[in-house]
Amino acid sequence: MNRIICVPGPTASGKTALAIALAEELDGEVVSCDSMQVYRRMDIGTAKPTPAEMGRIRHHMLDVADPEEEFSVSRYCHMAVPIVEDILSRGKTVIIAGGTGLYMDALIRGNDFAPAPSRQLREELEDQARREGMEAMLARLSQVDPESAGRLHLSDRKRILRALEVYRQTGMTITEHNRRTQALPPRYRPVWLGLDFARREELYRRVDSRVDRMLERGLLEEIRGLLDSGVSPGCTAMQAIGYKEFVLALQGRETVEEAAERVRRASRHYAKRQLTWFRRNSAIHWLIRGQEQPEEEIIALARQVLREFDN
RNA sequence: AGGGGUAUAGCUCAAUUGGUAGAGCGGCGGUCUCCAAAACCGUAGGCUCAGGGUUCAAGUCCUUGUGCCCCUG
Repeated sequence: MNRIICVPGPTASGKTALAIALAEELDGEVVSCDSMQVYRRMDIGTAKPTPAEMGRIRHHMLDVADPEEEFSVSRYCHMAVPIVEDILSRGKTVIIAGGTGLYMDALIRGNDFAPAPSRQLREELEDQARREGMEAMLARLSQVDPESAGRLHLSDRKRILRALEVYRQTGMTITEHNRRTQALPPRYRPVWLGLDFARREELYRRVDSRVDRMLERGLLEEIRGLLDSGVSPGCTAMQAIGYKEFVLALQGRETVEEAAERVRRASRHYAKRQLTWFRRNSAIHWLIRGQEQPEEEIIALARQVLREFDN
């Protein structure tokens, strides 16, 4: 019997409810896999499980960083792996649920990360890029790592600089680094239960209406509280969808309704990107939701897939 | 009611002196190995409001109708 279940899916697809239901049935604990739910005091906008839900089932990897802290997939894995191991050692089921595909894949595959980026080196590269332009940076990369240089688009500044950074820091090209990581045996072999919708409009409808629900629950007050306590609007956590837009509204630079519309749109785009990420994972068993389909039916579907898997 | 303006992609708008239409946004698809709720890439959409006319040629000019906007009363 498999003791690890991954529940990937786009935002607002019902991952939290499914994860909790499975945890209750299988004597499990939930490990959140979400790059924004790790931040404390960002509850409403990141759609964390409610206190009631957390009271029923033990949750991990929520509220493990302050909004001003740097967080990363590497930190996520360093923290989450011991938690997963601990749950397994207690004979329980691990339910890894969330929408951050990069984090989920890294946790399952067991990525070996290059050293954390050093501040000085990154600033040096940024500076150089500003002075010499990206063509020069890409040319520099193609001298040491023609493969990744050929793959990257000139406008993909972030990845070009990261590739140079990894080379300068480790003496190994990012291509070689990735090759070695991919050669590692996977860390876990979970059952993958993905959530998606038969019709895209249904997903978008749920995304849109959830934004309104967040406002009703006090998202603006939550954001004001963060700002009042000194959290900088520029930090990574505050770039989360639903935060960066409403910060502008609170500053009076646009209306709440304008901001809400941008949040809805950004969330729809995000949901699409999440699906694109997960769709290439052929191990996922997709649970396809119909229109207004009750949670119980999805849970029943999940139960069925798990039963087939155990046989 | 009179005068003026406008009508082009799902939306907001472009298109030199008439030479059979472009962009942004949205839609759809994809990439992704340490800011990933990020960053980046690729595509499909148009009887140019309707009818008539001028012209080799009309989104562009003339005319009628219709919708919308503004001004006057």
